[in-house]
Amino acid sequence: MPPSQPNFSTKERILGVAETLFARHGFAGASLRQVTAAAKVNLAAVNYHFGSKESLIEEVFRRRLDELNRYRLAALAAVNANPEHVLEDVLDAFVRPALEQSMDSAGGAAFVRVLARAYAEHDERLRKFLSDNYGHVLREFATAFAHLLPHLDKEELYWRLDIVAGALTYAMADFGMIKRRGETSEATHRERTAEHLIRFAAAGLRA
Amino acid sequence: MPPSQPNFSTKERILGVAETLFARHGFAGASLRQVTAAAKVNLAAVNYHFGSKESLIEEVFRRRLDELNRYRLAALAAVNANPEHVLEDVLDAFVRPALEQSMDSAGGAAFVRVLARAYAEHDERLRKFLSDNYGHVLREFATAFAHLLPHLDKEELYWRLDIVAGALTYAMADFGMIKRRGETSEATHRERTAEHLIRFAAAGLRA
DNA sequence: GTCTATATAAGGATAGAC
DNA sequence: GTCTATCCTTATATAGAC
Repeated sequence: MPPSQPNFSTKERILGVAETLFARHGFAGASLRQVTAAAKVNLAAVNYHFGSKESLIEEVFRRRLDELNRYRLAALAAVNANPEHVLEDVLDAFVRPALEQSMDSAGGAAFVRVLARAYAEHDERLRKFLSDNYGHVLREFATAFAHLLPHLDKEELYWRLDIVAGALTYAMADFGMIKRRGETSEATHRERTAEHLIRFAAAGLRA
Repeated sequence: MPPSQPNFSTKERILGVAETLFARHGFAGASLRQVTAAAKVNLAAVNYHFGSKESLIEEVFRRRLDELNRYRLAALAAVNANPEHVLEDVLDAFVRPALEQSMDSAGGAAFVRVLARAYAEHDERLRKFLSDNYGHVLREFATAFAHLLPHLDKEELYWRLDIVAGALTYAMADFGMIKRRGETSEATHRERTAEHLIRFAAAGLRA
């Protein structure tokens, strides 16, 4: 731990700034020069610590997704343990961890927008990286949804889940940029948002 | 017209190729060199015909959005003329023209993906361009939705519409890349897709 | 309108001193 | 680990011949 509070390690500062700039300008749109300038580190630091821009991007994802998916899987396990769980519970296990992360830290809000970009960009390498490292999470959720929506055939289910995941991610990303009213606390606000999104998604899946 | 385009003007070829590459790699990710190489025209042609990359991007939007929004407004006017219209009718006026355009031409499918990128990218200049030129269309739709959803206050309504528009655009973009089953005709396929999306969105809006 | 050639800037990445 | 300096590539844009 550094002696004075604001002094994060160079590596951490780069990751934080990269997250913000990738959210704002995209992966191709944000340059390493912008990143290092904003992080107040030397240009060469990125290559020293990460090797390449590509690896830096992956590290930005890894830093948050490891934690996010751990929470998501834990929440899903808890839901599955309850034999009377319903669709809304599974959606809750998907949405709530993301909302919590996005509101707990300043960077969390930026990261959800980065995640939304990853959905929109159909970049091959990025999708492969995410699928290789975190595909099992989505598959576990898909299984849970399949049990609750037996009237949908496999193709239809996957198509809808893709839309729902995209819509939820888009919504959460957009949401992070909306200022809440002063009177409601963050926790209350998050609660109401989660409810809205879950009802919205459940209605779409059941339709 | 067959897919081979022997005698398209240079300008048209650039627009078509740019649309495809912007869909695939994003606005920052696709370079003018890639565009001109794929269009088999000289690098200088872009600046001659469009002046700058920025203007080329705007032209890519203009070429399709003028037509798309004309159809959307016409469809909405027809819906409004029917005093017994329901939520699904308004959604239909929004979704169907986009689906038709995306299936009528090869470029149309790419354009819907370009549109989805514009939603995901929160680029200031691009949003301003779209808002300045096509904002009135979304406002007319918002008015129509407001009449049908009187239980939602203004803030809540706008938030939901934003999500719905984003989700629908994302879905249509993704959808253009899914191969349909051989046995169903394009028209049938489009019909079923429109129904799904509309029910999905209506359920989310009413929830 | 289309070409070649080039100006000028910005990009990612590395070498080597400290 | 961090710096300066630099290489090499790619980028957008323009000038001027044809």
